[in-house]
Amino acid sequence: MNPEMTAELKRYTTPLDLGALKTACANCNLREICLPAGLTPHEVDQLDELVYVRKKVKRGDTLYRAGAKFDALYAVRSGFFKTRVTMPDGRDQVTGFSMAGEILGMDGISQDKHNCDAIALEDGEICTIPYSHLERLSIEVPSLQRHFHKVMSREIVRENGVMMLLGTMRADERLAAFLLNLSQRLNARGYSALEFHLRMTREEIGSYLGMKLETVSRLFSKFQANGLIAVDQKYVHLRNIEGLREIYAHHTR
Amino acid sequence: MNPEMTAELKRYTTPLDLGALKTACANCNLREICLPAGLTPHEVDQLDELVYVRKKVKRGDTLYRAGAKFDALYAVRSGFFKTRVTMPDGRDQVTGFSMAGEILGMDGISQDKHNCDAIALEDGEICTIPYSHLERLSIEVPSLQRHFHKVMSREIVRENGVMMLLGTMRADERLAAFLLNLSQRLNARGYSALEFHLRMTREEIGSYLGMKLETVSRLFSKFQANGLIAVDQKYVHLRNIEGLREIYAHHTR
DNA sequence: CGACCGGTTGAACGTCGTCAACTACGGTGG
DNA sequence: CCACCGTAGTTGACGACGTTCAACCGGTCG
Repeated sequence: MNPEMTAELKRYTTPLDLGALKTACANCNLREICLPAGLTPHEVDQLDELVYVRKKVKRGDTLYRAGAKFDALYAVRSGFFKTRVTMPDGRDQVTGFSMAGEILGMDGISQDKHNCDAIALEDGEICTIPYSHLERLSIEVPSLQRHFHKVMSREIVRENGVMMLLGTMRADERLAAFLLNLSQRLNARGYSALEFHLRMTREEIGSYLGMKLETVSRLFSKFQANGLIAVDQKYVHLRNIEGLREIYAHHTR
Repeated sequence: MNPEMTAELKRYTTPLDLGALKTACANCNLREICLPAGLTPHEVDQLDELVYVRKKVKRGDTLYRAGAKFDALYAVRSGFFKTRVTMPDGRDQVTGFSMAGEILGMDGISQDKHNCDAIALEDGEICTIPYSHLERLSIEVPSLQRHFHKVMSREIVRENGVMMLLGTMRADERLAAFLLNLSQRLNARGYSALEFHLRMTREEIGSYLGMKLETVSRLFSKFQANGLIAVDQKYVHLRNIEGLREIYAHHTR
């Protein structure tokens, strides 16, 4: 964790000052997908204690690094993040991309230190959720506990899906699955399901999908040639969602 | 979930009868690695409320299936399990192998239904942990809550490792990593780190590692030819752990 | 005993990685 | 403003690694 962040954490976690800087969850437009989902209005009020502190991040900023002490989770308010793990020999693997409403940092709980790096791929804002507060409040608000368990479990399920992707699917199936997943998540956030700008490079896509950037590039071209998508650098337009689904699910071999 | 199991759950979860059938966690020799690890003796006593119910399973039995209603976690007391996810088109992926002291079923929390199948690869015993009890007791025993979070987080970290494996490593590196991981986990449970019997088939290893059974078989032969291991069907003897570590970590290319 | 399942091994093939050249884009500084 | 550089992306040729298909072996169970 970088120095400013630790400082900021300290500043806002101990004596509960202020109201201006605090992001009242009750008013947050991400309530449905972020941590407090499923709470009654009364319970959401109690969340003020959780001291969600908003913080701006710039493209390239690191939320936390593997090995850094774990003391907080991060809820993405806006922006786009990647998480990645690195092997001793330097090879690394992107383990996920996160967007608004998703929670980062749960890997750190097990060992009190983070297991991966979380890096912003564009400017954005995050809410810092000190883990000790979450623990305390979970005891008082059972539905928060339940919801947090669901969030962690969802991450486990998501990773199961990625294992399936990496373990049994071919390169074109992986990329189709990736595009469909992005499309669905963007759509759930009110963006177009058919047109969007990729926030990550071909290399990052490749790392996530277990293939080389050249293969990603070639597949984009192939999909375009087949009329499935239109691509121009980071801009993507899904022209034939059903066709992509067929590649993903069926793949006539 | 199969019918008998649901019946058994119902039988033991509602009125807390008996002491004979209940597996007192306080006396369980897995205390260090299973759920209650990190609790004070007093707190462990409270765990009686959790109603860990022991149940025997036979090779081939299914603990739960994808889609089945989720209502309990399972702690492995003995035996060996695999979990797997299945795609609509029938292809499947082994997502993990579980042994004594490990917890199964956390994938079910997110949607109140299981996301994968859990299947016994040998006879064993499991403790059923009704999730509702765990939720209730977590509120009364903060260190149980904390420990459960750690268990879930550890699963996330483990899956990160598998993603690294599948995404960036070559077949021989994967198999070396797999053998070293097995060795280390068996050793932590008091078994030999150097000699063991595989409980799974070549196909299951291959599915887990994202390769075909023939490749697994060929690599076993190659490792044997290089003096790294001795294999005879399911029996494995690690002859040169350092050599395996070099393949796994360094891989002079 | 025969059938079946799990495992091993060989040969041919194909997908994807490697290496390399080239293009496009964006930011910086003269 | 344009020239320049570095980074990101595209495309081709070639080769390696792992898959596919197939034959064969050994143990186990009906």
